[in-house]
Amino acid sequence: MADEDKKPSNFIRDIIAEDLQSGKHEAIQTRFPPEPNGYLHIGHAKAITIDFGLAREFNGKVNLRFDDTNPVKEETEFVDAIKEDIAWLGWSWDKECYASDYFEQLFEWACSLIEKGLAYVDDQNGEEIRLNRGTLTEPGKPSPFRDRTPEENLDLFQRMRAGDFPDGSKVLRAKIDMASPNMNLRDPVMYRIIRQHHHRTGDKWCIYPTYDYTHGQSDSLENVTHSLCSLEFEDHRPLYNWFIEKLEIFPSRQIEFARLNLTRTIVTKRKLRQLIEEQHVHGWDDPRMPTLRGMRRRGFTPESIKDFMARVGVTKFNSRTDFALLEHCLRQDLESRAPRRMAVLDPIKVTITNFPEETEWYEGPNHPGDASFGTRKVPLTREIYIERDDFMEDPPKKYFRLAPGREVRLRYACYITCTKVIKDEAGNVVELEAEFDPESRGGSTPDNRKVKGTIHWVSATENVKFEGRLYDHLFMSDDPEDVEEGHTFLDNLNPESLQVITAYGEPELAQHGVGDIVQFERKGYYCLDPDSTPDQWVWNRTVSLKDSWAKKG
RNA sequence: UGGCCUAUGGUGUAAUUGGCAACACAGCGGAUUCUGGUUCCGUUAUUCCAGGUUCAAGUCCUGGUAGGCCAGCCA
Repeated sequence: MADEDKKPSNFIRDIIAEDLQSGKHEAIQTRFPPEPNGYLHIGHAKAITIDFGLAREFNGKVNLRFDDTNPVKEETEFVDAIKEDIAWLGWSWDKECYASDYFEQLFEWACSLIEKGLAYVDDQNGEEIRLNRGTLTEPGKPSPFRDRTPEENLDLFQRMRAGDFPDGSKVLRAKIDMASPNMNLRDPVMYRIIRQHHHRTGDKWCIYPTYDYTHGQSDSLENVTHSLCSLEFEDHRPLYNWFIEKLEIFPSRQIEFARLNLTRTIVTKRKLRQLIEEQHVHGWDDPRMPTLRGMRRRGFTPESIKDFMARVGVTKFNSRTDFALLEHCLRQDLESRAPRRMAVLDPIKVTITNFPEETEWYEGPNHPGDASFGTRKVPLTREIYIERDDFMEDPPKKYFRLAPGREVRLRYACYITCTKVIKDEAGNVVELEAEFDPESRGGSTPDNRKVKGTIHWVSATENVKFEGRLYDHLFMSDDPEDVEEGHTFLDNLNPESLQVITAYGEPELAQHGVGDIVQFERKGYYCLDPDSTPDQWVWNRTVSLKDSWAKKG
């Protein structure tokens, strides 16, 4: 492809290209290693794009590996949800793997480490281990059990597996360096005793390996050449390499990159859960959530997310990307693929006093720039709805919508001129009257006179009434988690992140199915929500159109 | 007063590896338009600081400064 070489470089791509060119690897293998304890979010999408994207770009392979080493947090439900979300993004994996498939191998390797005097069983409890680990500035103290013989350790470790000891009473630790400035090297725990049903291994095990003792070896077993992860694992890399070296197994290479941060967005699992539990949102797939399920329901497309990730790039710098970039990618994608429809979200009735009693049908293109979308017919009747803010009784200079005595075009239909403003007792404009020019049917007149404004409209009698859910950012500040003393991220919640309205759309709207995305002309992109029922349509606002008029006002 | 990592317009990134700092988003201005959308054109603004090496430094060296991560039997 032509734009293949336009792809901006990043340091990981460079490393891979170099490794391939130098012959270090004939082909590359990556992996995406989620822990099945929650739903995927936009942050995961970055990792997915990198892991799958790079593998595909270099004709390599990518495994989906579930990092299921902690049975207390993991569930099959999440395994399925994760697979579904990755597939939705449009990626397919070469092998589906589970760290738990390697438990036996990992156990054997642990025994070999014990035999080499590189691991020992520690009887200290969690509290003691923590206390003796030292601090960032002080070295740790060796465990009193650190110098047990390999024979004793092996026996103890086997009995740990056999279930001879209660939960938490013993751990297996790597024997490295209690004085290391890198805390991860101060004899990290390799195994802990946990009597808990595992989603795949059932009750076969009562000891479970830790992430550090599992991840690198899993990579190695799968011949992962480039193990890409986020920055917080930088400090773990020496340990990752240590296990691989001591075990003398295939040397996978861990490379870290910065995770994605977005303005007005949080992805912290605990806080997302809190939002649900305290009912600030309606669930993991609430369209305001940064979860892939939420974004899908909102109307985000996989293409827009991938495009976004390509533009965000890959670095080791902790940055925060403007949400507007994601919205730009979304709009750009939707612009070319969403059929156009008309819907009035905040209606005011207009009676076209000289309009005939019979309905007139006008034809409009489904896409202004792509004839392959075809056309559809829209009914115009004597009474219509227009957008409340498309009328102003006393308009400013540059306002070119409807006003008393002012003429506008009803999109796809004809010209109308406002002839009367009807108000209630409080002086609010409640209804309008207008006259249409019969000559203007079709959208233009023989005299070719210009009308400044074109507005959208919906018949007041022949329409589809629906519920509109107008979504906005869940948070008002760029970094919702950056709060002053005494405040929490909840204080940054946008009270208007969801506005529910009753709206009216053209009849064609009834032809759409759940998940369809259309553009309500002059308003925004909308996605048909799964909550829709035969007698209550629900359209979610995916993202509004850019509005350079509103900005000026 | 520990270790590791990072620093380029407002934001996110690039820079043929020492050779005219560029792209996108956002902003601003204009043209086109039956969407105040799209499209097109234009425009504002950048190498954390101080030294050093060099004909030449965003890039190399030294020293600062600022930010991120690490003291789970989480991943």
